[in-house]
Amino acid sequence: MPDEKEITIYDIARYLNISATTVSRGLKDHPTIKINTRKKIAETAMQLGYRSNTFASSLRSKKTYTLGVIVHRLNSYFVATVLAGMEDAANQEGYNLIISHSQEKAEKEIDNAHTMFNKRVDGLLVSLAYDTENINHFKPFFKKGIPVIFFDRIYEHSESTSLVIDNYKAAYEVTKHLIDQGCRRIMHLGGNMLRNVYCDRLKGYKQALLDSNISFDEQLVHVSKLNEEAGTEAAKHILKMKGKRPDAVFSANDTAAVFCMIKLKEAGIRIPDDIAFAGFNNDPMSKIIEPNLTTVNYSGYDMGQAAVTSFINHVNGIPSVKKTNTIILSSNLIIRNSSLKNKKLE
Amino acid sequence: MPDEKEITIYDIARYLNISATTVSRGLKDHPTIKINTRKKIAETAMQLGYRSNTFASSLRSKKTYTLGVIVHRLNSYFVATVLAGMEDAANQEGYNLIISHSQEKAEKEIDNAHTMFNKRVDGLLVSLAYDTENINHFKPFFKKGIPVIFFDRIYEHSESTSLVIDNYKAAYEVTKHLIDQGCRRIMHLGGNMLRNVYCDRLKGYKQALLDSNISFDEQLVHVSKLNEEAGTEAAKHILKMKGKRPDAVFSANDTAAVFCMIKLKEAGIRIPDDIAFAGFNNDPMSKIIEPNLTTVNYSGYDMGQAAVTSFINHVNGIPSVKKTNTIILSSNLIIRNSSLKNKKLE
DNA sequence: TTATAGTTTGCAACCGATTGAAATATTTTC
DNA sequence: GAAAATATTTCAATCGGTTGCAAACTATAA
Repeated sequence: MPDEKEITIYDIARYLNISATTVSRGLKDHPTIKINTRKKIAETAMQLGYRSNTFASSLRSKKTYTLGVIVHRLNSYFVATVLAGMEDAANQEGYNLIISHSQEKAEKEIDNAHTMFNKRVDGLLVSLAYDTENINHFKPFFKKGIPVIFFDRIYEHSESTSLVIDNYKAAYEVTKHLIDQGCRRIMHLGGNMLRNVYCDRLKGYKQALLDSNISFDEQLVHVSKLNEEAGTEAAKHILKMKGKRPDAVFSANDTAAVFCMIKLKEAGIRIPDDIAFAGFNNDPMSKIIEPNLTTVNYSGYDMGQAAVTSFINHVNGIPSVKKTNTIILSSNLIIRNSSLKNKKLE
Repeated sequence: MPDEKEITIYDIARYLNISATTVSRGLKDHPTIKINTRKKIAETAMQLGYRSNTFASSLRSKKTYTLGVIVHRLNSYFVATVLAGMEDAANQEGYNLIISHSQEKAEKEIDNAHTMFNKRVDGLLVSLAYDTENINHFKPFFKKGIPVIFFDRIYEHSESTSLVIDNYKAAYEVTKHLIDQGCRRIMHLGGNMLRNVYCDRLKGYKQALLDSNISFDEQLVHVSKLNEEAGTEAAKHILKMKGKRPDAVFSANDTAAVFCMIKLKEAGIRIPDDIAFAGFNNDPMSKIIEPNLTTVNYSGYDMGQAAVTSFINHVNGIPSVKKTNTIILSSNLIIRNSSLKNKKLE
């Protein structure tokens, strides 16, 4: 096991015949150190192959330069994109990420939160699990003044910043679009109403119906986990309701929409002629399913970047940010053939 | 900013009127500490709300309980699955992951490796970027005896363990299957031949042709980045080669296969009748495209878990493992309608 | 030339856990 | 009951930066 010994600031100090204090300050460009001295220190550090010991540093300074991230899933395109955005932004600021996933389970999320707390992350970025009911597990963070930032699946809370899109408005537009296509019996596949994303999407859906004088039918709302099975289940359900089938389905995510479409197509239902479809998220699969799925697009990458930036601003104590509690990112409706009853796209 | 002071082992020691040394040892169940004492220490720690300071611990013990992970992309289903497997395995062993992505660029990979080195990870898990040419950037790890484990996109190296599937065999089987379906002009969409996965898949393809007395045609091999654009490009290329078009396409990943199919379908080409298709990876999109894509399935989750396990074994110095340099995981061919020229699946 | 202010640098304590060696306590043995 | 063996606990140094305050040095002013 080849092992050269590590170079420390003391080695640099000895080499230059100065004190370790000066080296320490010099290495971080402390203004009281003469520029010339700093230069010499930097050169020597480079030459000797010095690398800073984060642990010694964190121990004393109580900053870890680490951000904890808790996501509801890892194997989701959207989440992966968010993480990519976070990674880039964090790296740029000299922060590292510790990523964990709750697998959509509140229980695991609580575990993860504890771990993050013990790892003494400088901040926490969270997208809530499917069935998280409260945020008691984040209280230790609030108590210690560690910023907790929610993204996408948020929890309104006075002590933390949130990043979302306007789910209400987006869902309203989707529904309005379906109505404009002539649909009147629009089914909605929703998720747990504890989650803002699903709750707001349902609200937007309802309001759009209301505004078009279409009465809301409880029977047309299906709440599920919005995964592959749920999509297939929904299709089976639709196939059973002979006679008064919906003429459109608005799913709160693309996965459920796509698998519902697949099952319905197998049964000979024509999309969009018999039933129009719209999803949410602009997952890559929405461009593969036939007909291509109308959906709501929003950038995970931007959201990830914004979450980290928001944290940084918080740490730097930018005043305007302290007041900003919720940041709303933009989204846009992408209309594809799954919902175009009349003229189709080429 | 509410701030209770942290509890340290000294607080516990004072509380119980024993030495900090005993507390330190007691907390990690050191056998020389009386069981009864250990119990008291644990209780007090709990009661006072003690949490261990990783930094002090790492500083002294020189172990960080952190694994660095460098992946080529984050927004890929396969990679996400690998990360999920790693996360679970690592957590179970008390390790944390620091994840970074090279975005398929060697340059970024080098950066990431430096960062990981400076973060003093206990081990490094790597899937190489598309265009990485050498592994000089991992030399500092080898020098220090820090285990570097390659997975999927590996680099044969005496000092590191690798985890792969038998790409050669899998590709051989795919090609054999296409040949069995009556295909004779099989096009291959491949990636950078520096990467074992693409190189081995090409080899398997070639050997299968050879074994069936089909002469290898250089013209039928297309090397690209295997992304969406590459798939579309490949389709355009095929459409241009009138007269002697291939009767099958074997793509080294599903993404290129799927987008190639989409473009060809637009042009009226029937799949599999005119051109049969097979991909690689069993990405979710392979089950959505019509006809469903024949592909090679292998578990990213298992690979992630195995990578971490392999690291742990290495650290624990299990002898059998030290000799094992390459671990081969299983894969299986999934036949779907994109390649079935005769009878179709229901 | 001396006082005064401004620059630079160094001293020494400190962050909190770990560790080998030594000290003390408890048991066992004869 | 004393010596020997074993079990437990403690001492004190250490890991490598960071930081408040004092010291030393320079430059400017009087």
